[in-house]
Amino acid sequence: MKATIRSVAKLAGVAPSTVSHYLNQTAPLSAATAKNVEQAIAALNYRVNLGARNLRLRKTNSIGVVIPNITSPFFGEIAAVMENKLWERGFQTLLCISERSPERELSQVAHLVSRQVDGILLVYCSQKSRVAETLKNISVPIVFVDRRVPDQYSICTDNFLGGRLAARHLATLGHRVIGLLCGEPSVENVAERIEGFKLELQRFGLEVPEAYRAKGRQDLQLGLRITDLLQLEPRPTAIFATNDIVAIGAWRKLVESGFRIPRDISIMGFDDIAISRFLVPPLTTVAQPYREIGGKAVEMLVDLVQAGETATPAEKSVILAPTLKVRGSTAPLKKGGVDGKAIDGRLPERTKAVSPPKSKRPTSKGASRPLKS
Amino acid sequence: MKATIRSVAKLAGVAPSTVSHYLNQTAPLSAATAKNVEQAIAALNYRVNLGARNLRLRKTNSIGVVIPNITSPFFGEIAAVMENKLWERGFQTLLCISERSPERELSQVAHLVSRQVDGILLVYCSQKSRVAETLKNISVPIVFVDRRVPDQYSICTDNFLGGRLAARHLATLGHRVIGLLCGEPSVENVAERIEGFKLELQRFGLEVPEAYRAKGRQDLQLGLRITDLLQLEPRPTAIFATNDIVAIGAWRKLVESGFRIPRDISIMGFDDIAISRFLVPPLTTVAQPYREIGGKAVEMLVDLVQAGETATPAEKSVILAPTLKVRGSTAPLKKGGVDGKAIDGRLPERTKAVSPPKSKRPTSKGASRPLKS
DNA sequence: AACCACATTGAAATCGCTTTCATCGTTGAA
DNA sequence: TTCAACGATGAAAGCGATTTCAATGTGGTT
Repeated sequence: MKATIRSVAKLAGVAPSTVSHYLNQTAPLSAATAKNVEQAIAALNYRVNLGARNLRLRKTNSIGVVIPNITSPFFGEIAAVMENKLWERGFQTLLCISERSPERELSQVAHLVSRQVDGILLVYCSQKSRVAETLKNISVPIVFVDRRVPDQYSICTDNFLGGRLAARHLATLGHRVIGLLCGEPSVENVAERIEGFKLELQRFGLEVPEAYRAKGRQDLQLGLRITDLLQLEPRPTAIFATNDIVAIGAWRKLVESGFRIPRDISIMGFDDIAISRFLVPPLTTVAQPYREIGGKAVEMLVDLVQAGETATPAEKSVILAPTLKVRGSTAPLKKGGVDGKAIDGRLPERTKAVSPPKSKRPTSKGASRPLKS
Repeated sequence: MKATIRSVAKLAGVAPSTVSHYLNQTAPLSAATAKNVEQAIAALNYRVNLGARNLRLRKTNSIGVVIPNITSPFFGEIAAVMENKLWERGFQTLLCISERSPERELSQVAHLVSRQVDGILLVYCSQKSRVAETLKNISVPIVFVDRRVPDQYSICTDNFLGGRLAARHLATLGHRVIGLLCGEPSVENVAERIEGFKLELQRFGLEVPEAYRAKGRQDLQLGLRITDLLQLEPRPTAIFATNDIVAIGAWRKLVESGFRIPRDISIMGFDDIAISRFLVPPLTTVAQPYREIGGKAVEMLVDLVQAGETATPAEKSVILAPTLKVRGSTAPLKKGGVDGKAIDGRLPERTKAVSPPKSKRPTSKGASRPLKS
């Protein structure tokens, strides 16, 4: 039978309240009793029952974390940062993986509330509207992570800016025919990256025709779809993938097909996950401020929890700027291409696969010619 | 103010116990009262306070998971599998990341016990002895994951066998001069892989001299240390890294230095993490049965929790067999080398870096010549 | 009419802890 | 000597649930 505060008290010959006072230093004890209690605790190997304490205190010192998954490097990193920060601040992390299932996510949030968590860190996968609606009558403070939610506590990278940085980089290098590997646009973050990318491209008088975009769930598999883009005429000289994982998937096909990066084709990603630096050449990418995202989210939430009703911070929705990491996988376009006609149209020498551009040329004259300046 | 069972009872005009009966279907209610209660619950948006229930029931339906980190693909995968399985089984996961700190690990376990978790899944980073000792007087069921602990509930890959598989593969391909990139041997899993590797190699009359081993913490950085091995004479024709991450780190240096894999050098890893399949060529590796490890661990623990004192399963320590995944990064030795002399000693053509073998030849004559058959 | 069985409902104890506030010496000052 | 002040301790209430068991009402039997 587990030791309780009562059993300790009995052994020490004092009242339970005295033991409690000893534990919490909430009243001065004579040296003698203190010693007695101490010994009794040691003898029984007593540990306070936090469940009971929490019930009494109406505070659990625990925070629920709901996240689509933790195996993807990006989310994994975020989750790790948050757990660490929470532990430092004295909070226990209740981890919930939604596996991108809105139903599951919702029931997890409900469950966490039932468990009386002091707050919730949520990387939602549902539609924004739905989340907002169901969370309306929840009394627990919530901070949205990696999601932009106006008027709510939220913290997120400026994906739009990230998209622009990518576009500017590629355009500045002289690329005119650019392919896109993008996640589902229903994911807001992806949509914003694309949006930013397109917008900045326009400034250079460029665009990415529909045919030059491969869409799908953001994972390694999606990267493989790059083969579709490679068959296009003119062939893209640069690829922007909406995250690094996708870029790495594409990388594989590229190298297998005999392309040399960046000589034959430039490629860049988004996120800056750990392995990206370790590719050869290392992957150019738009880096998200992982630590800041996770760290700030926790701080925000903890402040919220500790503030109680009082003192609401000024800015609720924080947006962090990403940074461009120029590395080896992108290079200036060889012998400046003009007029939307790709030079160097031939496949690179050691090419194996990638069926050679069949006679079916795209009808659109100059599919990606510069827009009206 | 949050709704309690009492407030619901009052609104419904019944006693709290009746509401409880309604919630838990522990007594039959007349249709009328049931409806009343139901409406009151809906009206107040009442959700049971699991903290209070748990206190009363002396069961929290929560499991503590302590793991060195979740950002490494291997642990991340395991953690994800466990969380999923636990959620399915109705348990909340309390995640604790020890960050490879034994102190932290211990205090986390203690904390979890204080929180009255029903059980603990532990991937310990302390020394085995120390863990065993401090956990001796803990009353909560524990299952050790990815660690072999005789006489305790534990589940682990057969690392020794894994090492042997790797050695046999490389030896069979004809490699005679083999380099090792190994994690710290103080980590038992690593030690066992090495042990198995050495043993199997001996069967082929081979050995790996001390100079051909680079040691360090198992991460991307360690892989870079392969440069040390490349300067050896004779140069190794194959590399075994004790996990995939390390192999990938080495991969980078290798390719940067102009080596072609597997033409110029073979390399293999351990774990079979997701990206390994996506390298070009894909990485040969010894695959750990992730899902089985995580899944079985959860099942074992849940059984333990639910069995209570009764019925202890026969086998406490489960060992799972890894499988060899032969992929593209290993190949037969070109023109069989004999006598411990590496043929093809020259650097591959397009070599850039890797300072050429300076005149200082290793004194040991035939450092890795075949052992007595 | 008296009695009993059965179906509902609720009073009260309890889980393990915190916290208020009263109590009970002691002690120093008047 | 008396009293106020103080330091140390403990009795009891309460956090929000569950669960036992008694109480109540109903209807069917004899």
